[in-house]
Amino acid sequence: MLDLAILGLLKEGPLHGYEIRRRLRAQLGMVANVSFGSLYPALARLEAAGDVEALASEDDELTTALPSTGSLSGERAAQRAKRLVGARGRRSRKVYRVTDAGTAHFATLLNASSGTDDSRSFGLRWSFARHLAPSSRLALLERRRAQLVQRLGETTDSELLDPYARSVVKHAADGVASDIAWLDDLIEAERTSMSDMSTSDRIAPSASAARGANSPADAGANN
Amino acid sequence: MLDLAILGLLKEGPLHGYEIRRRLRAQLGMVANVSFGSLYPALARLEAAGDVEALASEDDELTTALPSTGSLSGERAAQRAKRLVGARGRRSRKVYRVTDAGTAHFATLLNASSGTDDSRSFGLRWSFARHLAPSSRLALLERRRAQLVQRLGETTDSELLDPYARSVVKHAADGVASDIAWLDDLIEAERTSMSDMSTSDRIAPSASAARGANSPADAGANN
DNA sequence: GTCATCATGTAAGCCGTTACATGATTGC
DNA sequence: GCAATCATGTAACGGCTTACATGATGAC
Repeated sequence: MLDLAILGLLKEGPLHGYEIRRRLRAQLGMVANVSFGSLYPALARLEAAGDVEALASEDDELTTALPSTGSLSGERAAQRAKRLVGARGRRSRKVYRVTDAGTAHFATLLNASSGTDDSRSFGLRWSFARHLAPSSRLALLERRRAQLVQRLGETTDSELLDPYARSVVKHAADGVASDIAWLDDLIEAERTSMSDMSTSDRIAPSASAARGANSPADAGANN
Repeated sequence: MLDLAILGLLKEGPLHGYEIRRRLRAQLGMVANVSFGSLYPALARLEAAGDVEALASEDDELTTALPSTGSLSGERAAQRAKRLVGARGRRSRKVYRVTDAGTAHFATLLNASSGTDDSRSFGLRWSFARHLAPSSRLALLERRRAQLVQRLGETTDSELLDPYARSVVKHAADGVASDIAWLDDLIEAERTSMSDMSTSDRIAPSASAARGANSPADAGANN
């Protein structure tokens, strides 16, 4: 879970721990939240396992990595700009980069058919779905959909419950239904995009060339 | 969390561990799920703390407690009926009952203004809301609402994210917005019910006399 | 010189899980 | 007798949190 998030973020460029957490909260705050007390040990573990490696203060990497950090107040933006010009220092600041082994590990984590596919886990996976092959994306969506349908089915439409409990169960069920509808949309979009790819050969680059680096579907296709 | 669920269920009548789990999964499966490995230690802990006590095989309690267990296939229903007639045995089957101390503990847990008010925790609390005083119910709803609003506010409308990540964030935000709308409905309903109580004195018993036992608002009013 | 922010880490603990061990009862 | 279900428990571990310790740097 955490490893997936870290490796996924690092695939977009080298970062240090503090910045990783900042981005996780700012960008994926809905789906991934993490404290320093778990982040730093995780980074150390990943480094020991050879999935990431620390750069030797090549700090240009970092400055290029955060050109538009988005919503800062004018005061804080000026502060940050000044720091970027002056650069250096700021304690040790270990900047990490993903290794080849880390890339492989990321792929494994990402399309693992594995156990605990709760909503957090799925959300995180899907937010890195661009690294999956189209067929794997579809498989992920349909696996998740099947789970939610099962969850809905297991709900005994509880008459004998008091109004408060019933309202909770009802709302939760509605949420699951809404999730299923969302997944249906995503599934249809994926199907469409796949058939587009096969019919109109190598025209329409808008979907595949979304970003500069990171060629799509680099995580290999299982299923 | 677990204690709250256990005590809440036991307030409706004595139960043994296996049955507690069965009910949690069947009735509150959306909001509370628990394994034996955590349930039994929790019961032992609660017993040691004096919050619950074990009945001395007064098994009539249990038979009266499950008259309509709901969706069983005909075969299984017959099986169950036969067992209820034959009764007894079935290994030790420790049946627990809530003590006065347990009731107090339950109240504390229920309207604790305490920290981790995630969606699971709130859902569980609200499903026992009938045990809260109206003012506490309202406070709980509004506390939760404020949290969700804050969560929504912290979401940086992430343009620079790729479409997959963006769709996750978007859907999560929609879910939060939906939760807020739900809370608004509940808040309005509570307000209405409170003003009804104050204006039309002691007429309209439909809301207050929902169930036989368990007088409402037995958990005391903080705030 | 002191405070806020950036930055990294460690230690203790909470809350839950899976996996395992045991045993009674009933159906076939 | 054998398997399934009911029933209770223990042990080991996982993943994350809070709280704490440390230290550099820039703003005022």
